[in-house]
Amino acid sequence: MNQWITQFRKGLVELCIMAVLRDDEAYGYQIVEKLGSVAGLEVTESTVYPVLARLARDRCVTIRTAPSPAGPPRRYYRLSETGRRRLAEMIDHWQSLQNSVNQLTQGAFP
Amino acid sequence: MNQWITQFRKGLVELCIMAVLRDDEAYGYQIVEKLGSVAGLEVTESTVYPVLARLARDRCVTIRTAPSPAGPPRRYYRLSETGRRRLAEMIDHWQSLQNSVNQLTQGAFP
DNA sequence: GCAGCTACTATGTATTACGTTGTAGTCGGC
DNA sequence: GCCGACTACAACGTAATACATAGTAGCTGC
Repeated sequence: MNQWITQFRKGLVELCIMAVLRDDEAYGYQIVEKLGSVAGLEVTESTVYPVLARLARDRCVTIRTAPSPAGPPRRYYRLSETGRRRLAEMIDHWQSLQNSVNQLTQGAFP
Repeated sequence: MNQWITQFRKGLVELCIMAVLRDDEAYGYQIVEKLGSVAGLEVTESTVYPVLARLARDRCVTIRTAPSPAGPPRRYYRLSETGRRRLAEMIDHWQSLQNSVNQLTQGAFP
C-alpha cells in the first residue's frame, strides 16, 4: 500500500534529472546511480532514458558520445541553454509548490 | 510548454486533499475551492472526485450526506483513523522527499 | 567463442490529472 | 409549472509518466 511513494515521485523525476545535469554532464546509468543515492528519488533506467529522450526532443540537452572503459560507448547528456532556462523556471515553481503543500500539511490554509 | 506544472502536481494531489480533510470534513466542490486558492494546487472536480473515491475504497474517509442550501445533497468526507495514519506517513515522506529534491536543486548531492 | 558486465532501447502495464460531457437537485423568475 | 442558472456529483476518454520486463549491443577476460 505504498504506491503513493511512487506517485509522489511522478512529475518530479524530470526536475531531478535536470538538476543532476546542471553541474556536470552525465550518462544514463550514471544518473540512475546518482539519483539512487538520494532518498525517495531512486529511479530505474526505464524511467531515466525516456526522460532523457524527452529532454533531447525539447532541445534541453546536448548529447556527446564517448568511449566507455568497459562497455559500449556512453552517451553523455549536458544541459543546453534552453534546458538551463527551463530548469530555472522549474526550480522556481518547485519552491512555490513546496510552500503551498507545506501550508496545507501544516494546517495553515484558507 | 508548461505541462510540467501539471506533472509536478501529479502524485501530490491525494496528499493535499487529505490535508484539507485533516482539520474538518468537506464536500467535493468545497475541496476544489480550497485547493483553488493555494498556488499550484488548483485541481478540477474530475480530479477530486476520483481521488475521494479512491480514499473511500481504501477506507481512509467516511462519508456523510447532508442537504445543501441551494443544490443537490452534499457528500461530506472526513478522515478515518486509517486515513489519519496514512496522512501522517505521507507527510513524513513528503518532508523527506522535499529535502532530497532540494539537495539536488541546490547543488548539494553525492 | 562465451560469460559477465556495462550501457542503451523497446514494449507493455499501471496509475493519475484533466478536459469534456452529462445527470440530478434546488431556487427564482416568468 | 417550466425553464434557466447555479450547485454538486459522476462517467468517459485522453495524455502523460513511472516502472517492470525483455531485449540488443559493445567490451573485456578467460
